[in-house]
Amino acid sequence: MGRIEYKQYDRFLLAVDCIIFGFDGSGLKALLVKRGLEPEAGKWSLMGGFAQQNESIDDAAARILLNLTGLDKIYMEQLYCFGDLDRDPGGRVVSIAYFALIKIDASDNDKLEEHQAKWIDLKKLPPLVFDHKRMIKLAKERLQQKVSNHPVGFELLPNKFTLQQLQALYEAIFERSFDKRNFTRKILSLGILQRLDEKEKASSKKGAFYYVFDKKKYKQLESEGIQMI
Amino acid sequence: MGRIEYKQYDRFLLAVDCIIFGFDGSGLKALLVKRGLEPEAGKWSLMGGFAQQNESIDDAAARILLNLTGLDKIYMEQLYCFGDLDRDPGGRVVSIAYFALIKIDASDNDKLEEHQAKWIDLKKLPPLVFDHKRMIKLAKERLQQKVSNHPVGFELLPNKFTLQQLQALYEAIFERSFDKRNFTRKILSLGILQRLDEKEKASSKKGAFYYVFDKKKYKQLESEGIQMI
DNA sequence: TAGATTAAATGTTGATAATACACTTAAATT
DNA sequence: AATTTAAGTGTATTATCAACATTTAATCTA
Repeated sequence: MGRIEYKQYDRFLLAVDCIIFGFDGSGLKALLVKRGLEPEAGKWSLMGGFAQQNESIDDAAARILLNLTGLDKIYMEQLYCFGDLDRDPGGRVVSIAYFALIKIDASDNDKLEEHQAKWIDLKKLPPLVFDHKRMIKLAKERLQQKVSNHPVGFELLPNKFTLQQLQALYEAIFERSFDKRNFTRKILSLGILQRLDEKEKASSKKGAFYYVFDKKKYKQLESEGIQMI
Repeated sequence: MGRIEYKQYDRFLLAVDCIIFGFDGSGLKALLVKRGLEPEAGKWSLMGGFAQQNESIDDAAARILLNLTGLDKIYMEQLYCFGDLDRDPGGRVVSIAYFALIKIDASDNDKLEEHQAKWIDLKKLPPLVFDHKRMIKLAKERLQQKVSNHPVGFELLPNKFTLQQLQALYEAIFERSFDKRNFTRKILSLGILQRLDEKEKASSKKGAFYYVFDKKKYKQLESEGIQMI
């Protein structure tokens, strides 16, 4: 056997682009960078890079995310492969997009500055290079679908969070409001949240209980499928 | 500008593999071929091929499907990009999988024979090359998701079909049975089926009415989203 | 320390959708 | 005319979703 076949076929540059989502309590944000490479250097862009022969595509995505944020073991999912002929004016590049969910204040600020990266509200996106706006749009739709059936929203929140923070997150993701009573009832009925004896006191006198996500309980439900919203 | 950048990065072979679904009235089938290329030549495989520089990835998928079946303008959707290091023992090949839905008796039989292609029931899959079984598994899950929210199941049926054929299709896709009364009521309530004045008489004395899918009515509903099942 | 303030926490009702379940009907065959 | 075959159809129950406002805990202040 061995790697001797396929000599005569065309070869492609493979880019990996990352849609990195974060949540700051109000709006849903994407982490964007100033592109460092010609063409279009200096313009707003998703964080990306070229895949290498010695790594899987998943590993390339993880490498690129680590490179920007200093984070590993992050929730990441392949989104789509963009393969139009003219999507990159710099050459024929097929791009595989991934989306990641991170806690917005967890990343390494020095690294962010290195890449001139900024968290930008999805509702206020600047012009972006290539087809990156389309990628973000698709990623947001996929995120909506995902959080409907899987409790991945927790990846965007601090380890302990209040029900109002959770609701604000869902409202940001779906760009609609939810009834507080119905939302609370539904989320708690899943049995995957654990209430702590500790309260968040900054934003009210009464204080709101913190909750944590109970991974054990979720694992039990995961196989059956779960209806979050 | 121009295509002068990116010289120093690694380049990849890009394969496109097609999961082609069909339905023969009982089981859900996939169209498999005997692989023509080393390594693993002669083994069962999805239909695939290498992408070319002068075509988009979508076009490559359409070309490969046309090449096998003689069909174009087929329902096709990108499934996933498989990029593990060792997925193909013949070399580093990244594969972009597409799934297609076709009417099982519409394809060109000469072409099928050329590729030694066969429709094989998903429940009786033979060993397949590389990661093709995983691809089919993922495609089936995606198909289930898809037909839940979009009336693409019609792509797998003849232009006119009975309610029982439609139900049998859904039962094959979901590997479960549905209550005939509930199923009929739900499907008809969507208002996207038109009953013809013609009956299918082969399988019963009373005969079952033929229906056609009403694309106009569906277009109206499409934006709102539609709950098929 | 009593009253005011702030946001958190909580229940009920009506509407809609999902499920479970079995008999009647149309048309051909004998 | 009686039989056969699968098609076609209705209802009652349960579960889920959606709409809606008051009470409570804790702090602040006069």
